[in-house]
Amino acid sequence: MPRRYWLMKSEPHVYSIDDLERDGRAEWEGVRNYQARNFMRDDMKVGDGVLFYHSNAKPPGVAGVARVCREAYADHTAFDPDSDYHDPKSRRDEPRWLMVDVEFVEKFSSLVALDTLRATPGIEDMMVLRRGIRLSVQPVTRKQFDRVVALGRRG
DNA sequence: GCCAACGTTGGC
DNA sequence: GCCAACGTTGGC
Repeated sequence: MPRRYWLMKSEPHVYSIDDLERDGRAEWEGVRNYQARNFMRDDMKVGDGVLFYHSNAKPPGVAGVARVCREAYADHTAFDPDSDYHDPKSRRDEPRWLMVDVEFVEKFSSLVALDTLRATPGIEDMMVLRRGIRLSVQPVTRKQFDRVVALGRRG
């Protein structure tokens, strides 16, 4: 089974590639969308490659690479009434939301901006380029992954 | 800060 | 199980 590739969004003012570099690894907390959760639950494996995308940023774009280092388990922030991600419908005996852990791999020498992604031939099918798709966890192909990494290192 | 496009919720 | 209302996402 070949490893898979993903794009995961984070708002850099909440958690950035620099934070991940400092921490080494992180819990990917706060995913509250069923489709995104299902990707994590059903398809994400240790070793999968992750494009770390900065959303709600100026400019938005892929900032670096991470790797899945723990497969899906209960997102405990859902149980915490003080958390922004609290969801009373998720119970410890029946967790509704899951997270994975990711580890830092590299920060790009230059951010691959959304505009650059749009202008790059061969990756037109990336979900992040499709209008109206807001999924915070998206599959990408190996070709898309490799091309974005090449752009990021080129900087 | 705006707002279009979505996803979820809840009344019926 | 429909669908209007509401909340969220995320680029701009």
